[in-house]
Amino acid sequence: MDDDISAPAAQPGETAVPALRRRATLKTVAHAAGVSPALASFALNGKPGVSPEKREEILRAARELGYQPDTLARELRTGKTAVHGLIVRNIANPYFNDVLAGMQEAAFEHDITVLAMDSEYSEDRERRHIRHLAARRVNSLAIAPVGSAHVVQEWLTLRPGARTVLINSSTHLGPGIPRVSPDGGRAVTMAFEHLRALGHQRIGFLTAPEALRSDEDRLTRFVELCREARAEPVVISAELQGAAITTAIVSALRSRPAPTAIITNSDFAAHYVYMAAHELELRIGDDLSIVGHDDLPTSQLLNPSLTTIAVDRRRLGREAFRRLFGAADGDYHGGVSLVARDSTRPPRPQP
Amino acid sequence: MDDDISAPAAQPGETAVPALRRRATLKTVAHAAGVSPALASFALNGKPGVSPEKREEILRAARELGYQPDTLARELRTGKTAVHGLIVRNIANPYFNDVLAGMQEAAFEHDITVLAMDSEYSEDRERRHIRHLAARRVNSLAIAPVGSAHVVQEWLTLRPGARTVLINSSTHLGPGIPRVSPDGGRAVTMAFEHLRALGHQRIGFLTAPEALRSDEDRLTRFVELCREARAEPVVISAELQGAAITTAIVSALRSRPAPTAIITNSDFAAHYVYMAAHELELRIGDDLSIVGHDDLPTSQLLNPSLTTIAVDRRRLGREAFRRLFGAADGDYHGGVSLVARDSTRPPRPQP
DNA sequence: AGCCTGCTCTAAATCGATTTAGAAAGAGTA
DNA sequence: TACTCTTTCTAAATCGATTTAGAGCAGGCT
Repeated sequence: MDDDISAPAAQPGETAVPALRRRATLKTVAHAAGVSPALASFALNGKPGVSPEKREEILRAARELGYQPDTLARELRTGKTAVHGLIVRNIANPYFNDVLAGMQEAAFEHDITVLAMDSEYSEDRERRHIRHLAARRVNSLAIAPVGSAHVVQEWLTLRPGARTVLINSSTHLGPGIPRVSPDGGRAVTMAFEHLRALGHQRIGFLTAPEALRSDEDRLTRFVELCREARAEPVVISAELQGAAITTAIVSALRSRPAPTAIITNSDFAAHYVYMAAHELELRIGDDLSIVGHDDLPTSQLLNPSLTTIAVDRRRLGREAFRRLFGAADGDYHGGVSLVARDSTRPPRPQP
Repeated sequence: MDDDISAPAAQPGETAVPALRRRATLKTVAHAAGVSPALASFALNGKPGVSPEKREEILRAARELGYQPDTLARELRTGKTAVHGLIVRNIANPYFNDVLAGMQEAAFEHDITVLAMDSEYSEDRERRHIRHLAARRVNSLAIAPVGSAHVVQEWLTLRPGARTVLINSSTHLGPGIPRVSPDGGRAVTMAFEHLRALGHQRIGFLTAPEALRSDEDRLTRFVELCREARAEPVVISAELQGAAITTAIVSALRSRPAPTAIITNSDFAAHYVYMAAHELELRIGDDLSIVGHDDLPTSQLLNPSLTTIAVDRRRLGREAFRRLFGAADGDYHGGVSLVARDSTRPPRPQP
């Protein structure tokens, strides 16, 4: 099996190719500059103890040979990786997309690679991703864990001392593990008060089933708000994927008395509520009010436009990065604001 | 040099900490099984030439110690990486999101990690990503290149022999570099014929400016179709990001005679046309017809719902993977189909 | 002279795996 | 007995970097 990529090894039938030299290594550079690899390493890493002439010479050689250090070898030796992991629950959700983009943006400035992975709401996949990262000696991980973050515990065992950040999770794992998320309590409160001000009495809250739930805090706050307002909390639990979610919403909307408004934890999930409403021929706004969360770009284009809680998602990504990088610590709770649009209106007078 | 690894070696000043053992290495395993590291390697990799007893012994030791091979070391030694790179033009576009998801899904089955990166329509970032990947010895890359894929040439030089796949690019780089994309010619034709059947005469086509354009083939086909239909092609070029795109669309819609319909290359871009139309107080459907491309989940929820070309994006991701993995070769042109909705209607009779 | 200090520089070890070359032991054959 | 094969195993080299320990030398000081 010939897979030595760097070897010139002109294939018999091949046309004359410009001799593709082997990739330059530190040894090559050192040799070209007439010094030892050790000195070359010092010079290239800006370490002291190298005479100006030699330093000059070495840098020149490196430039001429197009030397690029081998990341693998460096990481193996130093034990430090220039890679940050990011595991999200659903990469198809534009929310996480923007978080990734923000993180990538910040990482780029520091020449760090972000390894993005999708657990698709499965702890199993989460576990495999974590093992993968550990085997790669990644020692910084931002994760939006499924449920109550069991798998993160495994990660902490696998790579003790690794920097870890929880994204959009209500699980608290200790002071060393900061959490980055929008201010969930505020978000629920704003949504709730907005709906109450419009006159809604019976309000639903859409969330994941308990095992997969990662927004316990919001749910708690919601129930609390309902109690204060002497309203009955309608909790709709559904796997936030595929057909399950539509079915659950449809059945909640069919129950009597039906909620006149629903609060969701993402615009993405709100889309499903739209679909369910279409299915039942309910008019959104008039028959059923909906509040989303995230303010995705498409939300204002929906029919009707979606009332939602705006969040700076890229900022979340950047903040996650800063904590992994060691440029910040402690929790970060991003500010939120309500964007009132046409999906929320006063409820129709009940007969 | 103390290399008796199994010894807990309680440091003198250390408090009684639950002995955090070093991660098991091959050497540890070999030592525990009473064999050389070489034999342990053979056994663990299922190579022949190991007696059944020793093999059993080694596997048991590995299991008990929770041995996980170090990916970095393995990759350094063998020169083969279990990583596939993916560079997209805009990871915020749900389109690429799904491509990534599809690729990740397929990769997962083969225990391969996908390194996803976002070039944000910048060749500069593209170049940096490519160098990063090369430094990591990644030898499989799927890329949705910016413009005419100049940077991919550098990649091919940096890692000659690497498997490379172009995603959604009209550039042809040779037989060894397969392309994976929806059938662009068919897509444009379907959109065009749909609009013509409705009675549209003056049709616009939204595309990136020449330097960033990666859908030359579709544009060509569009111009061809116009010529055949004796209609004037209205080409709207704009950077497909931020404010630039809205401005360009607004000015195109203000020109006289204005196009009565616009074909876009993505639903994502169609969103911007919606915004521009709102700005000009044009009613989509009645005053301006729009055909998107991709059929994102939100497209049917827009106001009005978006007529678009449906594409199986996850499939594209899987096909890209298969080519990187060596399970398939040659170009793949995904099937497309028109989904007629409310954003396309007959043009209003011109006064 | 003798000794210490500081500056450059190099040899060699190291990270953790794979792989090559060959050693050791036993079986079969002439 | 001597020789050739097999089979099973190990020592050592290797991938490409970083890092430690220390060599060599010039200059300053007693």
